Amino acid sequence: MSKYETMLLQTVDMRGTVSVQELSRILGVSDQTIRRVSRPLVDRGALQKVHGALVSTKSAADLPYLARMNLNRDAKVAIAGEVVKIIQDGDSIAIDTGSTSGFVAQALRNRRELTVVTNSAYVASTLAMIPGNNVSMAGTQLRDHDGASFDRSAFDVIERMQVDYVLLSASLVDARKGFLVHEQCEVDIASAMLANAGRAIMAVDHSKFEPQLRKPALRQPTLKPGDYLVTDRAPPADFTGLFADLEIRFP
Amino acid sequence: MSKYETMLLQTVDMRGTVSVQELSRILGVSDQTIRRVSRPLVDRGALQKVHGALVSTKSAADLPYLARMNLNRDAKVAIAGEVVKIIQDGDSIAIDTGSTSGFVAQALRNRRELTVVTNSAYVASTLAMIPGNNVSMAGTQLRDHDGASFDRSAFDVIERMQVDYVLLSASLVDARKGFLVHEQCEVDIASAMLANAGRAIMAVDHSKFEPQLRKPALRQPTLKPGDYLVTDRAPPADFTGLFADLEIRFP
DNA sequence: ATAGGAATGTTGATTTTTGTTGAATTGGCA
DNA sequence: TGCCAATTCAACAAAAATCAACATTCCTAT
Repeated sequence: MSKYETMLLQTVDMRGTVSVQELSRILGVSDQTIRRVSRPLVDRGALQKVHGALVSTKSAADLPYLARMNLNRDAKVAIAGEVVKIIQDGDSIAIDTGSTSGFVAQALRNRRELTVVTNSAYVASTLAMIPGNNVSMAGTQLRDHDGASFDRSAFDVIERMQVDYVLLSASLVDARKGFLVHEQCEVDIASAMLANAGRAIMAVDHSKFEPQLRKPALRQPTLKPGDYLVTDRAPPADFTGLFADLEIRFP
Repeated sequence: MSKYETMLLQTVDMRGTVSVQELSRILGVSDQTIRRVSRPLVDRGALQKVHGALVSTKSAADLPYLARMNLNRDAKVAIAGEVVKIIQDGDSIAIDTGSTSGFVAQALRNRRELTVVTNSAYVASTLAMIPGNNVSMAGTQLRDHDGASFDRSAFDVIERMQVDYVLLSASLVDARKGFLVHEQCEVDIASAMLANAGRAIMAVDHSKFEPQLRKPALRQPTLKPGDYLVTDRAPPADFTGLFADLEIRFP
């Protein structure tokens, strides 16, 4: 019936809500066509319609975890787009927890035959339902605010897998101390993933370069030369020393 | 018959969707030929056709699980509403995989302090992010079409937990044979959950009472007297014998 | 070499999709 | 409330894609 369906759904699910106007620009068709294409989708419940815009039914908006996902949404969408350029069909990747990782998982639904290991239930369920993917959930008991696991079995699973890439994130980037997070368990998981991966991809949006109220104090494991740093705009000048060995990517 | 078939399939699967025009340029034949070659492929389901283009059936576009969630949506929402009336804040519950379970998980986000064990990554991630819940994901390797796990560690986790309720589902209800599903592993998980739970809640929408194209053959474990049967409308008369010992709930 | 059959290209009629226009509806605001 | 701007809808025209029929080419067995 329509070839724009997939792209439309994808865009709306990714961004949560997007106006008809914007959609018509993105897909390069008239607004009337957007309405025509979206009507059957709305009828069968795949989308919701409000005056002037379409909103996703996939609860992207109302998951508490995704409250944070609405923070700096555009930046994270941009980062996800860059990360997807690095990952190819058939690659294997370990993904840590975090809101940026959630977006990357969404974007990775365009890739096929991925092998994924993650300790985030959200990332796992997002990618597990793509036909052809092979997804392993690391861990059993899930932390309540973000649905991630850090128990013993999580490490067992991660240490069994050998992957091409590992996607890591951080809560703050300090020009001297490097990539920082709040909890030791997050560092431990990152270390375990890093030990069993080829190249690392550190994904941080520009807000992580600025000072924050609640200061994280724990240092992520240091990256190897040649690892990626993906962000949404050029990092401030005083960080160039820290990133000397890294391959920096931004739109 | 088909010297282009493999090349055509390969191209389409690789790119997800490609127009007839482009295909004819790539293979160096006329657009008419593309249509002729692709028709048998479409007929036997190796490809999908939309106006102007061919799309891969392996496409990330149609998520089988989420697609099923839009089937009989109203019935499943109604059932979820009934199930939520049974479960109280603070209860513990085991939840199996299946589209109805997905809706129940959505509805259970209104309850607090739940203890949940499930082998479905979707259910786990839905409920894990509610503050105060305690969610355990049973299993590691996730089945690709619905993100559920049936491996050894899934049973280990389920057998460790003692819960008040277990939510089960079925693919078909037969007046003589009872509740049927397609796969043995689903029966095994249901049995394990049932063995460690107080009361069972069997959730099936009315469409499961009607004959189906693809007939499941495996019998779910028999329920105990006093277990719940939740559905969206009164079941047909010839099932009353089967449900004699059960407490039946519908809106 | 050549006739027969299968595969491919070409043409024109038909169908589907898309863009545009103008009227009707909706939402927000004074 | 009544007005304005934005959005939606219906109808038509234009463009693109599809189909069926026929012409052409390619291959192979005789």
